[in-house]
Amino acid sequence: MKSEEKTAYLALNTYTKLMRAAESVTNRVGRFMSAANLTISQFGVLEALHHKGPLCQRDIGAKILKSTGNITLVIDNLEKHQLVKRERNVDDRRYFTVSLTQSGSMLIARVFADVESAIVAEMAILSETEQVSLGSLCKKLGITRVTDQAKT
Amino acid sequence: MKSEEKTAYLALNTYTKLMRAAESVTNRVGRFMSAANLTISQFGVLEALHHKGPLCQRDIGAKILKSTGNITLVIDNLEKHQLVKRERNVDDRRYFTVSLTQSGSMLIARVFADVESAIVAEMAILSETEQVSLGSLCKKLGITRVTDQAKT
DNA sequence: ATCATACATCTTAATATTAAACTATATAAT
DNA sequence: ATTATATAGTTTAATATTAAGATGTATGAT
Repeated sequence: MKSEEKTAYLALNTYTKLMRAAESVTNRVGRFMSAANLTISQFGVLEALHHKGPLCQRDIGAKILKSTGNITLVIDNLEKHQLVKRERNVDDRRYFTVSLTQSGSMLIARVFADVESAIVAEMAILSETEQVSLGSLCKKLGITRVTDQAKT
Repeated sequence: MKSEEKTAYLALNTYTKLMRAAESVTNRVGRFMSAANLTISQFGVLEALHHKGPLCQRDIGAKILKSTGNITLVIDNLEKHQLVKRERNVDDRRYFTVSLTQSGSMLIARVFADVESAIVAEMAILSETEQVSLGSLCKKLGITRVTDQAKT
């Protein structure tokens, strides 16, 4: 095998394993969200509000890396289930301030705890040293590259 | 900080980096699919047919880890664009054999080459040793666990 | 004050995704 | 042969996702 072929083979192989790991872990952790009838995005929104307090939709979108159109819909659905509420900002009427309702707050506290233990359980397959090593390798791949589209 | 807290902190941190790396790489590589007007799933189907030859829908679903209902739709859309064709199996009429059309075949050959170089470019951020290390750590997380649902 | 520009959100159209129910076909047990 | 069961694929309903365009609001330049 030529040297470029070996390079390509290793790269594809590593890529596949990375994707499978992410997918696999997401699936297992995601069950605790499904069990509470939450989608991953809904969980993401609730978790952002849980940890940062009330936010406008744009900030929520920036946090969970989704488009504003999508956030509108996800918040619509959370609002239907009375887990969050929208309040028009008085100073700047373009904004909505989105915040957790009491039942939303109680739900995310419980589900977040479950998800957190699921993540800890997943990672327990790796030693501390291995986790640190995985984290630093992933960090190199995760950084924003020149080729990335500008995010406002 | 107590020991369990440190464990949880490390686990959550590693999890986040893993997810961001996967998402980040997927986004950048995915641009070459978008450029050819293919979604990730459509690319997955075409790639499976490209490398394995004609397959029935169930096997395609197993390969790209999607539900049969989803495959029906993705193949519908690929068929509309005349990139694949369905043929009812004569021996067992429950099956369709899905295969690439000539234009589908030409398209996937070109796009796969682009995607492959994009992946190689992504991974070039890591040394060979680092890629091997990342691969083996990811492999541990990617394996099917007892908690996984049975996949027929 | 008026106008241009920027910004937050919403809407629409197209595609994806799953779960669950359903149809058609095949096979195994009796 | 009849019946039960398994399997491949489709359909439906609900949610997600983006891109692109529309609406309403704010702000800076003149």
